[in-house]
Amino acid sequence: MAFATVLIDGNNFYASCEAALDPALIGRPLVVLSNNDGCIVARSAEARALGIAMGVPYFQVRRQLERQGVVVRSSNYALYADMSQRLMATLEPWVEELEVYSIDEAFGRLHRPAGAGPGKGSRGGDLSAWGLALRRQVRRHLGLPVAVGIAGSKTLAKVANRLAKQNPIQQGVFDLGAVPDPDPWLEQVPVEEVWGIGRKLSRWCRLRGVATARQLRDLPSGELRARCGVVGLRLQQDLRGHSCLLLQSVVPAKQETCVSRSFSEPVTSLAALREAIATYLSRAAEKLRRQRQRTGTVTVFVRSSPFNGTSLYANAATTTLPLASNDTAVLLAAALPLAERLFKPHKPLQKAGVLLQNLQPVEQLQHHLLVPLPPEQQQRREALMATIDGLNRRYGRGTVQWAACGLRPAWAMKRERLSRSATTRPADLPVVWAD
DNA sequence: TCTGGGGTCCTAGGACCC
DNA sequence: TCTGGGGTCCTAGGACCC
Repeated sequence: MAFATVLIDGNNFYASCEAALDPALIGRPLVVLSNNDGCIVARSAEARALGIAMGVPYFQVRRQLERQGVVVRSSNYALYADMSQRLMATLEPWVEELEVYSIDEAFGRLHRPAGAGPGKGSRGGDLSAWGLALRRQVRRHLGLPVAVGIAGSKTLAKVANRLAKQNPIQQGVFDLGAVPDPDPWLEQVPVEEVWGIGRKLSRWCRLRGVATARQLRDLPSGELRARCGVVGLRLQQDLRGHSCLLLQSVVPAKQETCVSRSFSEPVTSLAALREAIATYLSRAAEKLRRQRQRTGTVTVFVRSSPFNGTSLYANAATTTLPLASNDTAVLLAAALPLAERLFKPHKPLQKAGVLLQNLQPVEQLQHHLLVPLPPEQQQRREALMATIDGLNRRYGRGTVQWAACGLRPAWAMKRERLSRSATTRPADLPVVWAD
């Protein structure tokens, strides 16, 4: 029984989400910025055609974008996360198993029908028509363009997805498992675009004379093993069509949870740093409770700007809790002294964060000598947290918050070009018609 | 003036144990 | 002068992903 692996992802996802909720943007050059309106993290096809690069700092190209009439948006994660959920729900019935891999992409597994016949034709039934139908449905339901790559393994499905986007003739769908000979296609894919080959490894590949996905596939395994260990071997096997990276349709429990942000302006006082850490920590604790986990250690880290020429100050401090917890008050009591330890009066900070590690499921019994709270009180604490989370979910983040987080702090994230939360806030619902 | 955030996995090396 | 071998656990750091 033959299976195919498919990779479906949103084209220019953030930019496409913006356009889906604001049709006036369709066909216009559009870019989306990272937090604090820092860098360009998504571009519409039209913006890409203007030669606007990915990842450039906004302030460097701002004038140019104005001249070119490019629409600029701050990231609206509430919108993208909601559109992502709708996308995944739409994909679900189309495959036998679905792995949600990131906010804008998912792997799927499905049956590959038998090929048209024996002989040197295709190696299996062509799934392109299936891909085109899926693509139409997503477009109709969500107004989002997606690309569909189909092959015999995850790494090859990634390659196929690239080829689908790269060659307009494919109309956004490519089945690498149905072509008579994949080699000329793999030859088209530069080695740095192979999934798992990053900056360091692609430099090594190039020096070795390996320039394409096909050459990487055919490199002697021993060499790859020596340079990249088992990770490289698995990647190569996958590229050869021997599926090594399995589909993970069950979401594994998180091993760590982190909340960190750059400040909109340098933080130079301990009071401001404490507010920031309290804010990040209460978000992290909220995540923990949603994941039904507790944390065993709390780490706070800070860093000055790496860009202003002065020497970098970067530091971190960690506390191990006597008893794992997800109670914001308990975690605040652990984290705030760490912030104090890290603060240096003459080191303006550009970024800080909270990292929670040694996570355990709340169901897990805790073996401990110290019982900090009687069970009855413990239950009241848990009920309090659940109430706070419920209020913030229902009425919006920050409806109820700890005083330690501060009110309208100066360091808070800058998002000057935010679109409406058109799918998650009643007040922001788009109006389709009006009298 | 202005430069993102949140993860995972693997490996090497040190501490420690018998 | 000369000082084993094998195992586990933990951590830091590097590489990658979107």
